[in-house]
Amino acid sequence: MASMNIKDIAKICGVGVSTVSRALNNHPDISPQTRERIMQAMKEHNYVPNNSARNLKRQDARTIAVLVKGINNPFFSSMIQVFEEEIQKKRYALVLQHVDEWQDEIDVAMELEKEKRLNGIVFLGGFFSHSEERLQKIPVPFVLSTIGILDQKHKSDYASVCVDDVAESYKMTDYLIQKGHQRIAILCSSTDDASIGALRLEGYRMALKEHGIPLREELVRHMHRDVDSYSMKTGYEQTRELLKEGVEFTAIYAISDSMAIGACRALIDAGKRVPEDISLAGFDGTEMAAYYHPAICTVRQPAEEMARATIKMLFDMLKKKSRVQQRIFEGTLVEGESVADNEPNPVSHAGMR
Amino acid sequence: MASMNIKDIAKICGVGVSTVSRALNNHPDISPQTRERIMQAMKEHNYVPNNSARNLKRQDARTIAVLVKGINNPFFSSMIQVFEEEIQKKRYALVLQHVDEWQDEIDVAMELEKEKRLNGIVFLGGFFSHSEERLQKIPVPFVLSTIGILDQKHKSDYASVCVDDVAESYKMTDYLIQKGHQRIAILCSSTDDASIGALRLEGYRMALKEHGIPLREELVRHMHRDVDSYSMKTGYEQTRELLKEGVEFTAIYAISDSMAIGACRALIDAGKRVPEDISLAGFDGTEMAAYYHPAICTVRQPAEEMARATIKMLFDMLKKKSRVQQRIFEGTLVEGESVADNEPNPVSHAGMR
DNA sequence: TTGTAGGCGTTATCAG
DNA sequence: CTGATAACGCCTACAA
Repeated sequence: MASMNIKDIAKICGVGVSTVSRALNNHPDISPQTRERIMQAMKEHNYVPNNSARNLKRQDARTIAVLVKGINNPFFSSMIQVFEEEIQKKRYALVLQHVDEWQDEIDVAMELEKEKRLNGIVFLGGFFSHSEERLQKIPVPFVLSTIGILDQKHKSDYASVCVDDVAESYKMTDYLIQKGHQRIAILCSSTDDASIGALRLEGYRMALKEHGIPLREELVRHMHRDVDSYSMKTGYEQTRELLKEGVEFTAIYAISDSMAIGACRALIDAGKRVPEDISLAGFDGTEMAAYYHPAICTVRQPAEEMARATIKMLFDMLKKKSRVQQRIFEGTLVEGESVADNEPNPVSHAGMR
Repeated sequence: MASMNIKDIAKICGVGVSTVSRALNNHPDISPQTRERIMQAMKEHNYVPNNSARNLKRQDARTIAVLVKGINNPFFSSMIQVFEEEIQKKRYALVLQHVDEWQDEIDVAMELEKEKRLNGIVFLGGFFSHSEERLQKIPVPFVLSTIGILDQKHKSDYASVCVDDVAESYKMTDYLIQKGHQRIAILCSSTDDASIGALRLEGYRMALKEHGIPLREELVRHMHRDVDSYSMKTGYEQTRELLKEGVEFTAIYAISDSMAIGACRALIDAGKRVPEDISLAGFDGTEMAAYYHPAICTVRQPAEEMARATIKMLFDMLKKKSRVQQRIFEGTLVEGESVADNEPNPVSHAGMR
């Protein structure tokens, strides 16, 4: 007896298959006794319904999918936690799908939608552009969460939740400049990144410009394309190169906390102290940044709130309560312990107040 | 035109459905021209085959599932990476399924097996006991990877890959004792844990006993049951309590690197220096431990090798080349920077060399 | 090389 | 309240 199916259970209980189906799905029109009897039989013969068959037939699976690009990104963990809670609260099922760096998330979404009869989709992270008309093809509501959108003119076509990466990155760079730093190295993503990486770099550029500090190309470190992006290792290697090339700088700004930690280790290994010799800043506001020693100065994205807003927005769309909209959250600069004042010249009044 | 199906494509191309199916699955007996024509039509009408229907019909999906308990555990990340590579190398598909802390992984496995017609399963982490006869019910080969098995007598019933958690934990505790520490606090899992947590605690106990050091209950800190297990936060709070209660100790041994980092932060916040005032050790050998400052002393599990062995074992079982077997890997003690010699008495010659 | 028909396990729509 | 029966989309004999 390899594997029970609904017919077997029906036979065992001496009822029709539809009655079993009703018991399975808590349909109202079934007598409590038969219901109980059937459930009992299922337990005994440890029957497990076949989801493929269910999905094939069902109209509405009450399921929403979350597609995560970058499984290791610790920033997403806290958001996923909230997704689970919120979706469960609505009595929907959640299917969490990891998307590899090289995979096309839209392809994955299309396939999954067919397979699982999804009601909605959350895209978390990723989205390296060229997706315009393909996004239109997605037949269910979706929200882009924590995804940088470079293309400003089509931005309002999609529902999205994020921080203003340019503005937040500006904020951080500005802070470092206020602290007296002029030569700030930035560790960023690969040159072909058209997502948050590019936006954060842009914020850096703007802040420098605003303060009349010339942009030095040798201080802008792009990650190699093949490397595990936004990782500690990446930050480590970028910083090693920086040091090896003898580039002068008083601060490093990494566009993720993980990279910042990698950078910190590279500095320590090279005999530098943080922040006494070199100041260091990250981005995201992950738990790790706070636990690190020294605690990493970072821009905290309100991950939980953003996750909650993402789900709310998605369900508003499901219920037709709203069209696509954008929600932009404000980040918080967390000073940490990794940034010190720098005195560019004796006239500076840094640290006076 | 909501959604194309195989019939639509067949009609469009003026062929039968089976021809389309053959094109889809690279069957040999189909003329290259028709094949090309059909593929073309699929692209144009962006047809995506329905996986539910496929799985329902198919016998063998060439798919293996990896069920991961504890999404945030950074130790698993590197293993998962290897799983992906190795499984792809065998030209199988991988479905990665996250299992919540409170979920029963066997239930999930049973359901998934029916849904996806799995060829094999990897259980990664978890397994809090009472699963004897339920494991037998799983109708496909499976391997328990990095799962502590308390029940020694039935251990050889299952295929498994892991380190000897008791021995490795002994090794670490012994190392700390060699370094002159006598009062070693251990941060471990909840009291009802019957998996790796219990095994690592046992190793600690044995080492103390061996050295004639009495076990002090106040130095054994169990995590609260509801808390996010093995996390930095847990380690932080356990250490805070330890400090608040004024328990005396010269070293802390946390049974995971994350907890060790949490502990470190708690010590620093309390004005202690690591390792000058308090020594600190973790377990797992994650990337984070190496990048932390000070680098955490830990037992490195050979994650990549273990992952590779897991897949090899599973495929050997698939191919009927072997029955269930156990493979035990050796951990490596990584000294890091977080442990210092302790001088229990003036006669000690610690630091002499 | 290609088309037709039956069935995978469920759910939904009808009659009773 | 319950039971037959027709789909759901695809694969696969088998027939042509």
